[in-house]
Amino acid sequence: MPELPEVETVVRSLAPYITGQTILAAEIRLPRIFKGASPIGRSIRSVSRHGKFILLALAPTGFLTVHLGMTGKLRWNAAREKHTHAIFTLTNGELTYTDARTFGGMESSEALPERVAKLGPDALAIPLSDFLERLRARKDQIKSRLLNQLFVRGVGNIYADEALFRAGIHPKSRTVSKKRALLLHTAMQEVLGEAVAARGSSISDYVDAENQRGSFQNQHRVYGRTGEPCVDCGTPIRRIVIAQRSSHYCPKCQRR
DNA sequence: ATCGGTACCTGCACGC
DNA sequence: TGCGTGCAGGTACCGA
Repeated sequence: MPELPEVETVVRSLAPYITGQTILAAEIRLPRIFKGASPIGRSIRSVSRHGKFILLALAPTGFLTVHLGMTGKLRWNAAREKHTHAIFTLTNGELTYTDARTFGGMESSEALPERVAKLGPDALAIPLSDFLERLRARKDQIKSRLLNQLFVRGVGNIYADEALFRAGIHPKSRTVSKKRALLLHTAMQEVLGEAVAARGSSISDYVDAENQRGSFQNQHRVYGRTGEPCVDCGTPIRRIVIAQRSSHYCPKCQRR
């Protein structure tokens, strides 16, 4: 479910509710989604996003690192549901974690986990020069590269397809001209920025901390539009599989 | 050391 | 009505 724009929206909608509050109790109903020591007694110093990870910085020390996987929801004062796996009682309300597929989870630790700390630069912040350099350093299919969080962090399946369409790049391309690389950097940051402004894409599960859906799914140009006409040329959008994920593209606008 | 493939899990839409 | 199949915003881990 959640890529950079969705995670950013959760962080922004959650922060005002929980910043400064103390964790008074923690009920972990499904133990395998929680790793590390109990955060009870710590207070929440800040809420931020690191790629697709949500970081709750704790006081006096430590982090609660949350990943939403495909269907995770981190909500404020939400009703308990079938797949609500963790409930944190804070000073002034409840923080709940609900996740049907349990691909997500959370980890409490003193330092930021290494697997999170080592991710590439944030997709919204990476400067052009860094992007071009990192693009040149790899030679897998460009779609796979965008999905690789060690390359840049934050891009997932929807926004990879949307950025490649806007840049006119075939998802299987392994090398990209300088001109296309520049376009891709711009396209990636523009589409992510527009999606943040629209509070993310809600296809089935995604909601923010206040249980509100996003609206960017109404602005997708290729993702989920297999067989529908390209918005630029009318050619039917094609679906292929890359890295075991669906890829949607226009065969006329995105040549190899 | 990069890669490409597989595993992890539940729910839903679809065809028969 | 039920059953089998394929698909879904993601990451971790394996062997080549």
